[in-house]
Amino acid sequence: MPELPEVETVRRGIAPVLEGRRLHRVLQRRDDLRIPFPARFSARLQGQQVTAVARRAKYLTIALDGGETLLVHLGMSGRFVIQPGGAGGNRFEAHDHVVLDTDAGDRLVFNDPRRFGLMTLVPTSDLAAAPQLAGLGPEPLSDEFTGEVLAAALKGRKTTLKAALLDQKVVAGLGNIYVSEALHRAGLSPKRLAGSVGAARAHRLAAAIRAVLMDAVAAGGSSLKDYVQADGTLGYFQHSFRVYDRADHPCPTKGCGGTVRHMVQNGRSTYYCPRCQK
DNA sequence: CTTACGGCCTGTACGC
DNA sequence: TGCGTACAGGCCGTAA
Repeated sequence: MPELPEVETVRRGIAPVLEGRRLHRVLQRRDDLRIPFPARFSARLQGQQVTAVARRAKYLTIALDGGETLLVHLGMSGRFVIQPGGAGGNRFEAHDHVVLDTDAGDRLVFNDPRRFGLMTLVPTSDLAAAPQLAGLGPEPLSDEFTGEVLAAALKGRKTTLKAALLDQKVVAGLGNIYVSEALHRAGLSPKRLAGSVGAARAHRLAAAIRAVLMDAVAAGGSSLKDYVQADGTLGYFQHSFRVYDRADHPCPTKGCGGTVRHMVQNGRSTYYCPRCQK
């Protein structure tokens, strides 16, 4: 599920359950996800009060009053399920890996079949220096992300524009879906050399990235197979895809008349309109 | 430094 | 029905 809009949607869903609450009991049901859990993981969480639930790129950052921050990545298939009042008892589903019970009696279950996600603990004082966060590019919905900044990040790059936008050092939070969507909105070809994007195109592209992410966040993200929101409701941005997973459909650009095509770049699907994306 | 690729995992959809 | 294959929203280590 998770690109920036889906992670932001998860953040908004779990924040009311966690913020200000104390973690009354923490259950860790296996030794690792993509990486091992840190030493004494559940003990370090237990008894801590959650001071803030924030997001950086596709990471959730759950700050605790003892000075550590729980860093969570959802990988490809990670999700949080809220069980109000601890509904569920001692019964768990397959791939329920971590269980957080709050002092309000609510339960948050982290479930991740593919285990590409991760959970670790980092010092809150050096959060930005955490290895997972240190190299990330600008937040696309922040004021720091401008056409000038994007142009500078793309300058001199020899790879395709599609591959460059998937690089989290260029801009943080885009994934395979929203890169295709943003490039279509900007009228730029995914095959274009990243370094060929100058000031004017970078300005257009930055605006398109912001717009598609804001629209998707407003829709609660995209739900393909899984549901995204922790309360089980569905995001609906998938109904607004202009090109992603829409091969052979008419291009939605007004007056274009082209047809959406599928291709594979660096082993990943790209969808685009050869007619209006140059 | 940059870039491309394989691997990590499980679930699902599809063709035979 | 069963079985094999390909593919899926991400990221990292390695090699060139």
